[in-house]
Amino acid sequence: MAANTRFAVAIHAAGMLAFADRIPISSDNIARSVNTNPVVVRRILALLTRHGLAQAQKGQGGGSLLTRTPERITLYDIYQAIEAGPLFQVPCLSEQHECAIGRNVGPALNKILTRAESGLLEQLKAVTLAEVIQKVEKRIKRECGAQTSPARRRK
Amino acid sequence: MAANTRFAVAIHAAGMLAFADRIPISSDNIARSVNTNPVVVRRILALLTRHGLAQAQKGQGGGSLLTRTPERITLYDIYQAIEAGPLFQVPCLSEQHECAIGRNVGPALNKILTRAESGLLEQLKAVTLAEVIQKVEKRIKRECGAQTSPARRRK
DNA sequence: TGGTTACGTAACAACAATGGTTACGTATTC
DNA sequence: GAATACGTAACCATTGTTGTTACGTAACCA
Repeated sequence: MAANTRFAVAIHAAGMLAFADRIPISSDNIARSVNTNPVVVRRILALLTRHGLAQAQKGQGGGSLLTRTPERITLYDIYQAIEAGPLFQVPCLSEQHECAIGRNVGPALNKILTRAESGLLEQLKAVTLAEVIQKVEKRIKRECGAQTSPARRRK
Repeated sequence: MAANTRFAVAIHAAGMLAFADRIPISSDNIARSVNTNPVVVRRILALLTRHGLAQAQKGQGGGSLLTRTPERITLYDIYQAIEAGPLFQVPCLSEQHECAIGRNVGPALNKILTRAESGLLEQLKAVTLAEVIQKVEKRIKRECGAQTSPARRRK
């Protein structure tokens, strides 16, 4: 692993919580599923908790729960909890910059890039956690089918 | 400066080339406008050149030119030239992973995240470089007006 | 021809973000 | 009281970005 996997891990974790449906899942459990370290998962779950998407219980049988039904959580909610700043940043120039273009590109670009980013956010708002786990469930069913019945596609 | 400013710098640079309209602009010139180092600009211009958006001329009076009119260059073209991989990455799990969810979340998420990213790309495709410099030009004109006439808004 | 300009890159330092790991205090359950 | 699990801090390794210096090469000009 190396890159921007935090968002994917967060969705994965939230998905598992949704799957479990009200029984707490430990960070250890999730970490094994994502194939990473429990602390990495806890760091991400802590963000979800801080943003009111999840809550944690300590002690034996403890773990994390979602605070809402997966139908009422969108990928946008998770994204906001995980990612801090704007996607793109405009280099900051003083307003007394000598170059007229340099002075004025910044604000104009900011507007444009913000709009572009909102294109992403709209897509994220359109997908609920419930839809994500539905897709995963379908995949699991297909996987089981593939094991018992003769392969249909793919070679 | 610190973060993801490469895309903004690339748009800024391409915008200046578009402004100049067929007369070459040096990396030094652009660097002064963006308030950064010429090498940083050359690195980014080299990417634009490699992707066929710009071309460079050495020697005195040299610099970079756009290869197309700004009406035929979108922010998507620039984005593709600058940013390499996908925005989000899904942690790679083996297909023999013990957890059924772990095995199947990856592919499902990949699809979903790719679609989300395409929301961003669509927005970028919708904006041409010509539109960007139009906005900047408007700002410059407004700036001049603000200097000569009494301030209207803002305090 | 020689000097100047400007690109294209390599090399290196500084810095931030991410991921992996160990460790520890605290709360909860049995 | 022992075991479990969270929430964090601390540290290291890795990676990506920015800023710089430096150097080879190409083009232009006098």
